[in-house]
Amino acid sequence: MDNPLARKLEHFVRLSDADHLWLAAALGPTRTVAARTDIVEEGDDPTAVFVILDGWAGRYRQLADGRRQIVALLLPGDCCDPHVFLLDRRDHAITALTTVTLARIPGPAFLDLEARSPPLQEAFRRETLITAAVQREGSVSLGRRSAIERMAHLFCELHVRLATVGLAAGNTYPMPLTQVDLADVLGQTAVHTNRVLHDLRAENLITLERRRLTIHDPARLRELALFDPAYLHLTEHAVDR
Amino acid sequence: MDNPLARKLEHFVRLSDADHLWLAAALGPTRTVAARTDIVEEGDDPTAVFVILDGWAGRYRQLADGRRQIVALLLPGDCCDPHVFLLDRRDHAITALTTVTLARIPGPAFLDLEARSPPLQEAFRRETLITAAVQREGSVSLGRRSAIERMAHLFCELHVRLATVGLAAGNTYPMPLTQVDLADVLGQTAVHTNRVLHDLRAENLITLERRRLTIHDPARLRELALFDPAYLHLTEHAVDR
DNA sequence: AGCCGCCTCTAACCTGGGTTACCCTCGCCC
DNA sequence: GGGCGAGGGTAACCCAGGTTAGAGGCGGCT
Repeated sequence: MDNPLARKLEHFVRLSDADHLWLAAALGPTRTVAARTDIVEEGDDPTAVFVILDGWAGRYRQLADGRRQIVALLLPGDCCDPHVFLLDRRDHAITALTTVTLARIPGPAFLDLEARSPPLQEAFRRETLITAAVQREGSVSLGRRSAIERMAHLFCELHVRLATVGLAAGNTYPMPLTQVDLADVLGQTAVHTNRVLHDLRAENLITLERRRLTIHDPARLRELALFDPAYLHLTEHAVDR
Repeated sequence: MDNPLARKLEHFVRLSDADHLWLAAALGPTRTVAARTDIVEEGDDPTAVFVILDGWAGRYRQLADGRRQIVALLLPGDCCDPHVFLLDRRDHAITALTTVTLARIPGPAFLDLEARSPPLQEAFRRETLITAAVQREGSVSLGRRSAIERMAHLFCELHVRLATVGLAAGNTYPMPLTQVDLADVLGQTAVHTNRVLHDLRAENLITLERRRLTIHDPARLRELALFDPAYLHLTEHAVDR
């Protein structure tokens, strides 16, 4: 209902009132993490699931010489599965890009949830598949889109993803990333990120000020980005416009 | 026992003889797919799992203007989960890069397998997580590694992955990809792929002839690639040397 | 044998994006 | 108020990698 995870899942599968209640009940106490600090600590219970309730986080990996690549952005409603860390002991980290509020679903509660409600199970399965699809689309961007297409694509994707959790107001949404963060998502330097931002503004496609992004011409931005929202697999609303 | 999937899973978890038998029994009849044709057809049973027994395949996505990015390489022992296609109806495809032999585990048989054997369940879970880690590392390469580092990294990764299914002989292994395919994996042009290949040879790091790659100086290649095999999460052998 | 198509390899040229080195603004702290 | 640090914005220069255009090699087909 008022939590972004429920909102998102509702886009995949129709959930009953009972599902909403169970889901809300499964969420443990919330925790707040300051910007620029890592979220999942070593030794966290790997069977629990973290849910971002507010703020943006990033999954990233840093090379030995300092180069950083943000491999995924985690927005409100996104889950991160610390059991990745069972395996991936320190092969990557998740950092809070803004102040982040998160809840935790303990492992048993999560299994119980899935066992109790087939729709919820289905919804979580879709969640997982879509996360993977977003990841693949990121590889396509990094490998085959130019800098400006890449940024345009990211802005289109964020628009859709934020809209599904009710965080976009028409064609405008919060964009709390610094240009350095953005560069680390897009696989560019911060200088070039600034240039591309300049170009998008000059084309009158967007404005970005005081941490809010406005898309002036969604159709043209999508065309430039070669953006096809199919990979996000949303059912109805929010995909168009 | 002699199938590459069993070999790979054995690296994650110790499997009993019974596990091996069950696994072998679950594999349905094999199918052969010609090079350059798509593997998963529309309308395939989405609950089944395909296992590559021989040959190389690639998960790719093609942009409207023809640019192609191969997002993952599927080697013998790798699984592909056509239930991705439940969601991702035609947002990407899997193609045989060589002639491919594959087996199919029907959905119910797969569930049965996991229910019957906790080690197998654990092994498949790891398989999934590692696949995701490989994907992330690919993004790091595309975003933050230079062309030569990227190719070196790919060659190191393939070495480890093929070794775990017994397809590398010391420092040499089959490399059936054309330079065009390689370019589509690495997010470059074929011309540049050729140049980089030239440079790696000139540095005396590798030879590649008649579809076999030999790594002459694994330590130096890894250093150049900033390759850290941690993300592949293999337990013993095959990682070092 | 001769042709054709796919693949490798190379050279010449050009450009997108990296590098370096600044300045400016704004918010925070003393 | 003044100092300081983080972030945004630019300019000048340069190089990694894209583009275009061909030249050989090799295997399969007729």
